[in-house]
Amino acid sequence: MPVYQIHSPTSIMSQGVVVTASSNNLHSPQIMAEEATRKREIRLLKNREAARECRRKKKEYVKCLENRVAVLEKQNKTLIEELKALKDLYCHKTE
DNA sequence: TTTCAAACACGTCAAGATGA
DNA sequence: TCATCTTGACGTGTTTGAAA
Repeated sequence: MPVYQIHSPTSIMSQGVVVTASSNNLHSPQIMAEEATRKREIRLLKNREAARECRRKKKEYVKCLENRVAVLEKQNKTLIEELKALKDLYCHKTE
């Protein structure tokens, strides 16, 4: 009979079964399948969190760009006004 | 109030980038 | 070279706002 030891999980990542089976059962098809399933679940969980973080960063980046656009548009408007004022001043001087 | 399209959020997969 | 991370693409479910 295989001897399994189930450790209480310390985190969501370490969820699963820790196997301390005797060496002739370490590579049994069932153990291998369980290990593969566990690895897949961990990978999916990590990727789920990575995708969330990636989206959060992308949203933040887009917000930064939008802020920058707003600032530059304001600057552009101010410069256009300034140029207009200078042109007016120049025209009146040459009259 | 109901219907429906558009926008949004999420989970998954796959491919490329990166570090050990 | 391998394991892990990052991110674009896709499919699916949910939310939202306008039109009937």
